[in-house]
Amino acid sequence: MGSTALTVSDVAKEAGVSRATVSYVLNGRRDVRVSEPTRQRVMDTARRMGYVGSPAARALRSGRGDVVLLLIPDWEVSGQLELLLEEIGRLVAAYELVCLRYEGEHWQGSLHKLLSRISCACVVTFDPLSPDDAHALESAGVPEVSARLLDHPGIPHNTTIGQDTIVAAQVDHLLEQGYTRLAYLVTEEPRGRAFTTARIRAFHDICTARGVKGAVSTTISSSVDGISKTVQAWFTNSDEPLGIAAWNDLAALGIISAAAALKIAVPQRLGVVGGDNSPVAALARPPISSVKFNLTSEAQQIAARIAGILGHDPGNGTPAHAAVEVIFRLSSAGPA
Amino acid sequence: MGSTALTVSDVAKEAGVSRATVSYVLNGRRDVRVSEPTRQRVMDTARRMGYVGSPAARALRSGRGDVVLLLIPDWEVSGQLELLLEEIGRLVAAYELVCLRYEGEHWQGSLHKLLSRISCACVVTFDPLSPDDAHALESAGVPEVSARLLDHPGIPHNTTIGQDTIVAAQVDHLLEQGYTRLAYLVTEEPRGRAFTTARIRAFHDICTARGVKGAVSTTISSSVDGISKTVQAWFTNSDEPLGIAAWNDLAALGIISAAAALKIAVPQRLGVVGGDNSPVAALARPPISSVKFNLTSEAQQIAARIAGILGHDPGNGTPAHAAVEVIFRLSSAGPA
DNA sequence: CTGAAAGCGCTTACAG
DNA sequence: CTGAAAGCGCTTACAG
Repeated sequence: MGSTALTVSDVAKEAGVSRATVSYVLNGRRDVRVSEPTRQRVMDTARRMGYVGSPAARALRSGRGDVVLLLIPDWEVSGQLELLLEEIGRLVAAYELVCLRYEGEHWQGSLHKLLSRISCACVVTFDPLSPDDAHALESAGVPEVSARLLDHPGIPHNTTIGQDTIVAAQVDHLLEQGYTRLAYLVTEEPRGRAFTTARIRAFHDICTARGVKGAVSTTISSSVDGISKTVQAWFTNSDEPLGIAAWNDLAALGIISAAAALKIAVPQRLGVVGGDNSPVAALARPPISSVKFNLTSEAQQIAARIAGILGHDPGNGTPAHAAVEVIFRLSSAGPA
Repeated sequence: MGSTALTVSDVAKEAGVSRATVSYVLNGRRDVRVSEPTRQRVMDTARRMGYVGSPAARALRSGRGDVVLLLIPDWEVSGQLELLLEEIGRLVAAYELVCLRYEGEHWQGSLHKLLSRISCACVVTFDPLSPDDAHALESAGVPEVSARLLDHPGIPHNTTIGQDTIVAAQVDHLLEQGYTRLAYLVTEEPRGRAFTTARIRAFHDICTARGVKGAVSTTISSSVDGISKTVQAWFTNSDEPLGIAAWNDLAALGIISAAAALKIAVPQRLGVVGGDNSPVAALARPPISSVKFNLTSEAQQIAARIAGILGHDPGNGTPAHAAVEVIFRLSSAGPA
């Protein structure tokens, strides 16, 4: 109260040096020679006085903010995606950058407004931008790092983990476990439609590639009733054991519940593998096999691209790790 | 490429007005008289040229940023909390503010660094700040809006939904359904320890207040095995129907799985009510009763406090709605 | 309404 | 190393 925020001038005066020196020291500019005692004195004085630099002035002068803005699409940010985002934040912190998220609601189509309110170093997108938004970004002179997890018409994904990789892991797992009849089940998810259609397409492509006959897929509302009807339908024409790849672990849970209601034995007559290795998987009965991603390497690559675009040294290349792994649990133990 | 970002001067020149006028129009200052035709011309020109104001310059000049920074503690942001945060963002947008989140990793203890990188209008906290962080905030002259969902030693929660409210809803529901023997089960959650201990305390307080004898509680690791052992123990001394309030729906799912393994009938011998009305609840078998919060009213109150602290009109008072509601499903249908 | 001007707090080239 | 200075782009009093 009463005291306005301190400026470099205040610190300079207190430490008995020039404003320039304060700026050099606080920005850790090793290309400017400042004696060690002076350096220490400035640092100590700034800390003692509780000096907090003005980000606005800094950004205005340097022509660029220090915020990496993550533009989260209208997805559900759960488990794995959350970890990815956190890891990116951790990594870019090394460059004195701060990772902030804009989430929810439709920033889409009004990126212009957003950019006029927050000065950022760059923006990270997970979907292609609308023409308006792309234009706003260019007008504002803010660079974009795109981390597309999905394939879009004419624009392939540019991350290591594609939807096809995930589905392939599910399909191969079910085949290895001995299920020869396969299905893919998607529960409607307004926020994730883009993912689900990509996965259904991938499922059929992969089944074709593996020579699996009669692979089926359905998209239904997320309720046990709906899932029951679908599962029942899949067992009317054939009694051969069925392996179902579910779009996420929640859908897999629904399948297990439906199977119990229909008295279809899991995993003997029905095998299930989930999609996102969520905590649900381990707590269901039977526990649900699921797919786990290696997000660390994904995050490293995105962070490296952020660093690169901002003129930093992106660091040495990362060993690209196996990206996708099936966590085996009872639900897909194979036909009797 | 090549073209630097436009400034107010460019727009003023193109529209044939002064820089001041551009600023007045673009900021919608109704206290300055600008003729409607001029207003329109400026707006159109700015839009056509793709002008994006510099947030840094704006913040520097006005002494305050337009970002409401949500400092998310190291919690799991799932379902309900996510909705709360989104709603806050939606509401403050009316004041030309942008809601951004800083999540994950430990900003805690280094708020100083964060504040020197992003200029914000205010900060929203969900936990009491450490002395260092509180000091940094004060030094930077950034106001704080605290939305404490939890009680802390000497610092009560200041949101409408307390942990005791949630637990009371669970307990009362189980009693109404006819369960006279009650238990509370928490699965270990490193990120949510603060919540879980608050709820256990609340559970015992409420049971005492309701005259429930022999209420028990346990905290165990999140696995079906662990939960099984606990549930089994609860049935060794008594065969009276037991109502269990679970700390979240995931724990409730584990309880149901454990009950099935132990051949304890749900809801006849064991009733379960979850804690966060997550999608899991409806997909389990039996479906799980759970607790739903009214986040809209919560968000409205937080947004009003943000508006107030920033000198805006907080809008007219909101009807404080019933905050907590039990969604009834089969898992707590009552003893046979 | 206009136009010229001040000033927010910083970084950075520049002459000593 | 210092000290004086410029200038980032904006908002806002101020005199016309």
